[in-house]
Amino acid sequence: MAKQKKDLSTEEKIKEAARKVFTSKGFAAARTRDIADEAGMNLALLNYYFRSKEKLFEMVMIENLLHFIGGIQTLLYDTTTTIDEKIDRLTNYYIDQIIEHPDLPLFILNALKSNHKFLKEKLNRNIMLKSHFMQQLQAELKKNNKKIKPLHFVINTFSMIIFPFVAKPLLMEVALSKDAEFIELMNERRKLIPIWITTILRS
Amino acid sequence: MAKQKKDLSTEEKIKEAARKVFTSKGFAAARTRDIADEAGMNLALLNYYFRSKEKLFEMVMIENLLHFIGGIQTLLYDTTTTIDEKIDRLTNYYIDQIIEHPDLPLFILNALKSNHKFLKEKLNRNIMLKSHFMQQLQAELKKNNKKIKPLHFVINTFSMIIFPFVAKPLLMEVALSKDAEFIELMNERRKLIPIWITTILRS
DNA sequence: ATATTTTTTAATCATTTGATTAAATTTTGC
DNA sequence: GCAAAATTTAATCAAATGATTAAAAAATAT
Repeated sequence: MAKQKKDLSTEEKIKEAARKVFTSKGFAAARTRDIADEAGMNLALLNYYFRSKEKLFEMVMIENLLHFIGGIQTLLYDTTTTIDEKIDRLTNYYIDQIIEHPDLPLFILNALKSNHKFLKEKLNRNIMLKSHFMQQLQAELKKNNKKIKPLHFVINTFSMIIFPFVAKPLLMEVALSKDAEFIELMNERRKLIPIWITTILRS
Repeated sequence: MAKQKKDLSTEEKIKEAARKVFTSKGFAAARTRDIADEAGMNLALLNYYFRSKEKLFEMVMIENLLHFIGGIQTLLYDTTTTIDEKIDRLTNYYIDQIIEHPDLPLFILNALKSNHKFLKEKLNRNIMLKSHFMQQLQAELKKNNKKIKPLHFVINTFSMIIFPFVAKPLLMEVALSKDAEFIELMNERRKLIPIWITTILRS
């Protein structure tokens, strides 16, 4: 049985090609032939290794999603960091990640919207609500006598980090001209977002 | 020449059906037959009134985009309102709009990303940069001795308004359970977002 | 070495899908 | 009313696309 080395070559090549094509074009616009070409191999191989376009997408989707939420878990459950440190690390971590994988956020938002069943199982509602970060938020709000749901601040943080990336094509049309300007803007936000979040949390 | 009444019935029905199908499924996933069915008419009619799927999409896209940015123009160029009033109106206006057309933001973000040529022409970079709102932001930042680009605050405002909507499927999985909860959350944000924005602008 | 299993390819299917055509029906101008 | 123009329909096309098949090639075990 030649079962060991394929994991490292052909199957892996297909997965990489599929990730690239699906993530940049989405499920419907992606052609299985695009993926085969991208992987530099025969179309039939895709159906040999994965059973169908759907299965292939499912695999890419799950890996993308786990990659995306995987980063949060470690950060938000760290009981040794202050709330300010968590916001700071979260901001820098995600700006790093999305600069490296710029298509990921829109891909995930689209996939979640189109409701591919298997996704729901991968998402655990406790991951957010039961996190140490959420407890710290709650405590901080109580201390400051604020009657605002802590969830708002989680939303605000992710909004300010992620939205500029998904709205990048719009920003490039109405306000920026070069790619470097956008990166510069996001690098400014690394420092600004933590300040803004902690300010509205306490003021 | 029977050219007048079609504007009010058949063509309009096709446009409405196309808007509905394209906006909810995107270009690639939408079938021209879906649109014909949705409009309750023969497929050939679509190609009689519009020349192709692309042309039909182009039309929907332009109307969606103009509708979306149309609202800004009036608000941001109003020289009779203060900066605080503008933020307040902008927030309420867009939360109203997106509650009414929940698929619009993701549709527009996707369309802009996939770079349908004709879109660029519709976007005027002055609309944002030369607006009265931008001037007021600039003045306010100068008054407070802040060296931050005013664009950051425009991004923050739109981020906090729009992002929760596009991330709604995720929110529903990890933090909320009923649709009403989401609406409640967004209604809370109507008051909160203006406070947050003005706070970080001045603190 | 050779038989067996695994991997890869080329050719082809069946379906879907955007588009067209030619004829039927309806509307309009006179 | 009727001829011309506009609208609508049914039938069909051609290309694209996801998937399969059968055979070839390569790898592996004994």
